Amino acid sequence: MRLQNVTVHIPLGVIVSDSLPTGRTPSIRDVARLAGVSHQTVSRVLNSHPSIRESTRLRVQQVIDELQYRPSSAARALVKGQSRTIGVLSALSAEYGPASSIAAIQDAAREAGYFVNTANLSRGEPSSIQAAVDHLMYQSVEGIVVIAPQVRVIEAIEKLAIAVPYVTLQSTSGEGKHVLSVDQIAGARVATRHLIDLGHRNIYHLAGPQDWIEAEARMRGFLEEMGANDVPTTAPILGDWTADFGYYAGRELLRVRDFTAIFSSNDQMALGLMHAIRDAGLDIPRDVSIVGFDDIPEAAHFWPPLTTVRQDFAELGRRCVALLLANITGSLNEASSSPLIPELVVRSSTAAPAW
Amino acid sequence: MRLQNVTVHIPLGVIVSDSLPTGRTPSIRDVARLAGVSHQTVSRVLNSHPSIRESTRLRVQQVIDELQYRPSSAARALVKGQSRTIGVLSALSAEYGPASSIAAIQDAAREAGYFVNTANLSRGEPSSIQAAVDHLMYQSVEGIVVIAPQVRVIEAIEKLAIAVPYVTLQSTSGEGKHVLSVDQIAGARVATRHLIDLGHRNIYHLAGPQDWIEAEARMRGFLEEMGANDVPTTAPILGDWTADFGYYAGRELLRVRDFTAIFSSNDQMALGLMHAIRDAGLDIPRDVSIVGFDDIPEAAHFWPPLTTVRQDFAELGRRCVALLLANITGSLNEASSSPLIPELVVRSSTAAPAW
DNA sequence: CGTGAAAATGTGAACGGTCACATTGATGAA
DNA sequence: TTCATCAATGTGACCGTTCACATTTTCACG
Repeated sequence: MRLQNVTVHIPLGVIVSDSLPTGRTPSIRDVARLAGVSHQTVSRVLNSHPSIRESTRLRVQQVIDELQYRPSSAARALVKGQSRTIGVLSALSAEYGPASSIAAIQDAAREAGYFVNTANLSRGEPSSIQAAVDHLMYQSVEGIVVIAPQVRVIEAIEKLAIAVPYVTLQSTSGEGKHVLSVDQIAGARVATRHLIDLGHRNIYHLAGPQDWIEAEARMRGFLEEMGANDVPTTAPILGDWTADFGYYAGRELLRVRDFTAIFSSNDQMALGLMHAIRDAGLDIPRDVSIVGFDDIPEAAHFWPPLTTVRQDFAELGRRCVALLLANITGSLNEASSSPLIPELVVRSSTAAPAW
Repeated sequence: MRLQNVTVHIPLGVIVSDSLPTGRTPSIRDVARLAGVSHQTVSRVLNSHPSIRESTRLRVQQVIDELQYRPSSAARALVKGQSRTIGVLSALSAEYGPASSIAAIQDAAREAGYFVNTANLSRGEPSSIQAAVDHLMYQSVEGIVVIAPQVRVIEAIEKLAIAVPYVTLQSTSGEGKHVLSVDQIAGARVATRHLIDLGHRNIYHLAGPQDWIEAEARMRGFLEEMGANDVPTTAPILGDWTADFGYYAGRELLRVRDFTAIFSSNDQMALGLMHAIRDAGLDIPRDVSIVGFDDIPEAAHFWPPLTTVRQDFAELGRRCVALLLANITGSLNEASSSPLIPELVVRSSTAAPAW
């Protein structure tokens, strides 16, 4: 017994000094040699297999620490045939909403032991969608979160018949497999109803880009609520989500000035609107009431503080990951499919019309 | 010749029908068999090796398209010993500045054929830095961009003696290897100088969190410029970048009211500040002038439109990638090391003091 | 028409993990 | 005592690429 230990030990000494050529990162076999076990035992330690003697685990772990050994995720991915990576396809990723969701997605994914790879959809070129998806597929992601819910993108994705599960945002509560819903329609209806309740009858809607699903849903919610209350309305104006556009739209709108309230499809455009309205010498909310959508952190400090509809982007991101992972592992539980309901936050940009 | 073709063709037919068990994704050898070449030839086609006959390339490419074959990045990473992935370590990733930079980083990385993996630093717990770095290292990233330039984070990173190159942001133009500079000091000085030139002598500074390198640099720029013009000043207030804090700080500040101008370390806090000032019945810029920093897209539509210092976040992101890749490949050219100079954008939130 | 260099292609062994399947030694029931 | 069982560990193959090196084909030139 003792003799055996000695014979084992001497080769070990030799191995220590020359088994690790400088520069090469240690592999599982290097660890095995130094710990005097087989590579499989090391693998078992790494994966916390139950049948490992505590003393063995300790010895192996010590060598791992000494060598600063890290298992190669490439090798692991290769043999397991899975990358433990999910992809995020996003547009407008500098905006508060998407950015918050992406951050939450990353946190949730990391917690579940997944990596996140992101591809941006730069300036909706038609080929860019294909390129972005290719980029993600090339990394062999196991699933994709589409955070750029434009009709065009969704269609392209469906057409591509991607080999992996994906999750996207939708207004209506769809089939529930690919679709994560925030009830944008309900949010828009609450906002619109708020204006109607205050007594407004001439209400405009500044919508988002036509092919954004969220924009379309909010527009629909607006029209539905107006219809339900028998309030006539004009065609919504189609914007591009930016404050700049809101300002521009506001200036155009003010040339007619037959309205007492505007419901903007997001907070940034609402900000631009308010800018234009003030520029025209009008007062908010006395002359015009404004409602936004999203409740970005700055909205409470706009002038006046903006009445808006709050969305829980972080929760959305978390749910995206939950739903996607359920899709990936095949364990699709229904719990996560209840749509998120946005909530109206009343501040000072809305009031009863003065006339 | 003809005979040979026939004998080759028949096995091919057989192979087609049963060589691809349903469900398994095709490998390079599947492609090779179907194209009647060796796997190495397919590899050469994939890597556009020069010594490939055009007819061969075409044949192989056709099979690739038919099979929708995609090379496994895991296998490639394994054999090449590199992942073609860079990591991004970020805090506050929902903010406009970081988010824009991250988006630019992703675009630039993708263009260079790299993947991007992001890890968020949630709520500066001490262990969270280690965890985030571990997460990235586990994916064997080839380099890291640190977009959360807090002293604490940088120190932790340096202490970890990470095995890969990393790039971070710094105020001063440092050694140039790890460091990418935006001349925050110059930006802050320009902003401060603007206020001094207008005639202000009682200027406060609302700074960012103490351990943020950018916050410290802007504070330094402020103090330097004040000193250079012999304007006495009080200690800056330390904020947390949010509009909420700006509002809070504004209310506190107004209890003394011995100032005519405030330089805020970012636009969000400036927004909160303006909110508080207006709440107190004061006018901007008549009673108080405000300067921000960053020039977020909304700043032009604040009330009043905010005078601020513009940073080119996208360019910053691109440079991050360029510098990091130079570090990775070892081809460190000096071209990219010239610091970015932020630019003052004068709008309506600043004017000469009324008294 | 032979020759040799260059172009085009093929062969087998890595890379670093995990998997399926041994093998060993200890324990307890028959 | 003996054998089945189980815990603990070892062995060799394999995942899908690329690399180094070998081999074949092509083609210009003497």
